[in-house]
Amino acid sequence: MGTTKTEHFTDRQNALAIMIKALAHPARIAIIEYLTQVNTCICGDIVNELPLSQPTVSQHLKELKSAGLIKGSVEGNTICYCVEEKAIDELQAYFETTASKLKTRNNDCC
Amino acid sequence: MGTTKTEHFTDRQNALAIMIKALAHPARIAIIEYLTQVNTCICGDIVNELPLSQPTVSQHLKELKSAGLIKGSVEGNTICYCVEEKAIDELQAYFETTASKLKTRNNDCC
DNA sequence: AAATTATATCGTAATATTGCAATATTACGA
DNA sequence: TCGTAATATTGCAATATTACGATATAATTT
Repeated sequence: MGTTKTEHFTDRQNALAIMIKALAHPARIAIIEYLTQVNTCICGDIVNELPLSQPTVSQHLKELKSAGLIKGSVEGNTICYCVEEKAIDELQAYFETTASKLKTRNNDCC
Repeated sequence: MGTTKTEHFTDRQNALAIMIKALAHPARIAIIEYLTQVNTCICGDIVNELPLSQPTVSQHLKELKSAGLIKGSVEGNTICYCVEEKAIDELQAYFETTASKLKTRNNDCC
């Protein structure tokens, strides 16, 4: 074990889990927040913003990228990163839908 | 290692990571979706809704509860579970803020 | 009281994640 | 071309997660 049994869940649930998992680490949240805050693409310099070693940051960036939360394009010597807006929009829509369903709840026994 | 270096990140980032991590598994997404869909508190019967063994479901419920995403109260023989609406609202607000910051982005070089 | 039902906990095997040192790669500038 | 800067990859140790069988607990029914 240690492996998630994805075959029993819907594609949608698995896809959401992949995106959400990519954000399930403070370093990766910090990366997204930094990229969002500077409000532009960052060519280089992400490593210096984070209190982790360069290989570790590189690995976190890779995970965010493979989950589709950021994109990075080679810009000469450096790599230009930015948030994949569509992915954040999708998460936003998901939580909005969920929150809104809960608002019309019949019952509140807990 | 294997341990997240939480001490370097803000309390807010760590708190978000804990909530998001609790959802970073298709089974736990399925649990939240089920509790949301039935639109009421469920006393028992969550195990039968999921394709996992009873101990595994119990463990997932424990994680969701300790992250504050669901609450459960003992109801005689069974336990009554429902979504903690405030937690979902918080996630919704976070992604909405992030998405909205991205909308006013200056630059789109990637 | 004994059997049943619902849920939790323990123990453990398999696998995944985190983090970093060392090293590789790639592009630039002197 | 050589050195340097930026980033990726490899390899590994430490720890965490996932899943479940076995067992425990606690309320309910018979």
